[in-house]
Amino acid sequence: MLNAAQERAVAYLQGPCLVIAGAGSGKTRVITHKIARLLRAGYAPGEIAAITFTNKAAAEMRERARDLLEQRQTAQQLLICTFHALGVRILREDGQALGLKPQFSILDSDDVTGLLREAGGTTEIKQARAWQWRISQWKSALLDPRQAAAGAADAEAAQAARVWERYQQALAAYQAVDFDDLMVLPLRLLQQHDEVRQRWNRRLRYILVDEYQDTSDAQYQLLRLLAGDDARFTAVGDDDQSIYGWRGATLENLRRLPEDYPNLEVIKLEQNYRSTNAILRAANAVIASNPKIYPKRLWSEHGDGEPVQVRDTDGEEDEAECIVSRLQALRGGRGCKWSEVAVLYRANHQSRPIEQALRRANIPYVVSGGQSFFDRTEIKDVCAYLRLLANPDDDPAFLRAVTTPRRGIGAATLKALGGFAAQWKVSMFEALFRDALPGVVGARQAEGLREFARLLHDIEWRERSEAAGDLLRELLQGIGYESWLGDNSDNPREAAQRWSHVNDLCDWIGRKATEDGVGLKRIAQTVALITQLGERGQQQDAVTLSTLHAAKGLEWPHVWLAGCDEGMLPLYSDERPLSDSGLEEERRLMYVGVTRARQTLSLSHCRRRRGGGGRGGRACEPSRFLTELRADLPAAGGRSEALARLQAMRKRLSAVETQES
DNA sequence: TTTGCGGTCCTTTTT
DNA sequence: GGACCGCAAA
Repeated sequence: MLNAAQERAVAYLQGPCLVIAGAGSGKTRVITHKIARLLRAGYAPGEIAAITFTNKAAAEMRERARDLLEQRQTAQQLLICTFHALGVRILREDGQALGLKPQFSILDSDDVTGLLREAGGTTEIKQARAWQWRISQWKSALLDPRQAAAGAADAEAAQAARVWERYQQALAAYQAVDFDDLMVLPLRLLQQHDEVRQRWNRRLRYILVDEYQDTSDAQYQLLRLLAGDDARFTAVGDDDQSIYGWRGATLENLRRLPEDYPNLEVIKLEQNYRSTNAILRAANAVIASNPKIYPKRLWSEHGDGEPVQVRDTDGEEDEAECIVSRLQALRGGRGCKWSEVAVLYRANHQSRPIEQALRRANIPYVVSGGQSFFDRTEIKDVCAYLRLLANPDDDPAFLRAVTTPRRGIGAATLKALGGFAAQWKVSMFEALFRDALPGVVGARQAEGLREFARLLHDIEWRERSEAAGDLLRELLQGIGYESWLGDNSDNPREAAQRWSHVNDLCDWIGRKATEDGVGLKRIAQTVALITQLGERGQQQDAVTLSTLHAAKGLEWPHVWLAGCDEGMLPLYSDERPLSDSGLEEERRLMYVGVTRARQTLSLSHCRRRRGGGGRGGRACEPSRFLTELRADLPAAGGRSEALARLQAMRKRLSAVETQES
């Protein structure tokens, strides 16, 4: 059943539509029901696109659509994907018009840092990251290197613009794109090539965008072009949940939508189906000080529920112990499942003390949003081979593959090979097949390179006829990867763990290739955008640890929001002071965290926290958000007793810890 | 010329 | 706890 506002949002098909969806107001429901309504109105499944920002959101949307639609096949034909995946699709099909081969590689953030170090001629990763950040901002704002250079405020910016120019040339040479290009290049393509744009307009007749408040300039422009002149789209968003300003998202896109589309229908969803009123009051108290674009008031039919709890703790370890005892109370006291609880925090590194405490207490947990599966070195190693196989122009992939495992090829040889390749105007991998190669590198090195080339060539030769999973295993066998892992891990357990990750990847690739009926090369092209493998390996019943960013869109019955300290949430430091707009975004982040909770919410503050130079850490004030929210809470009771219990427990635990280490 | 080892930094958020 | 750099040995 849909409520009145939801029904209006679903039924409105005549023109552009903006749905302001408060937290927990059922926006995914609106989107999936609208898809069903569009199908009933005569749209073909392939003509409907639903665009999200994360793979997780796309996966959930797909699942919900499948549940709702009777025809499984219909659900499969829907285009439900992330903005970036859509960009990849457009570029794979039509990128030739921009000089991009269909097998182009997608570089991840680390690859980009490495490339910028080269392009900028520095070994300093800090410098490279600074350039990376600037270039990404420029790209999101749709500038080109010339405009960036012209508008550079200082020498630093001017230098970044020059580096960008060289970096972009390198990308072109490697037939590679970065994440920002996945938005910028499709946009340029549609702007410059009318026939391509018209084709996509005919193909995608209705577009739904989730989390619209997170769109960047580039994404907004792309959306406008895809929606075409008759503007058949529904944007769903919430100005209070915009938390991606740092990667180019701008609330301006939400503000300007009624101006750009005067016939825009705006519908607000204000009934919350998720949380108790105690939690909603806390959420409202936090967000109240922010300016509003579309004012709304969340309400819920759920009762008041339990009061929100605030805990002051001595430090991160103490905080972690408090969390553990709370989790145990939830489990023991009310028979909660571990999976009904989440611990949220601002920055990834905050998970560490919490993980340690959970391990000691034997509480199962999963960390979401931290280091993703595909960030692991062993996975990146294997992916380098896959990328090289798919795209021989990908020099960064070649460099990683050819040096992992070590095969007697070092820096000097690679430098010579690079020069040789440049001279012939081919990629480094292709240079291996040139007859003149032995003249440029040492005899032993030449033999090593040749063998490497033969191996990959052989795999490629059989790529069409043999199953992807088997072929990949054979490749790993050929390079002796398992024993290399053994030699390069600190202990056998770690080696086994890493090898099992590699096996998971092989399984996944084998399965995916069979499902889609394609070979290894084709799979390799899709791997770059995937950040997590499917259900496999997932813990059955475990507490979730997550950053606030990664928690967006999710919900749990019980939520603990850790580290509510000035400087941590809102996050700032002497080097990175907080601007007005920065504070507003931090506030929205807090709001997102609070609104993840269904039944109970606990917030904690550390009086001391590591870092800041001095031994023993530095003192922390409670977050100003806590102060705002606390005004609304009854005074805490029974505190001293709980404290005594905790301290006794901590003593026991530290004794155990000493034994362990 | 290549490789492995140990000391030294640093830690925002994601596709 | 991790990534990176410089150094010393094969």
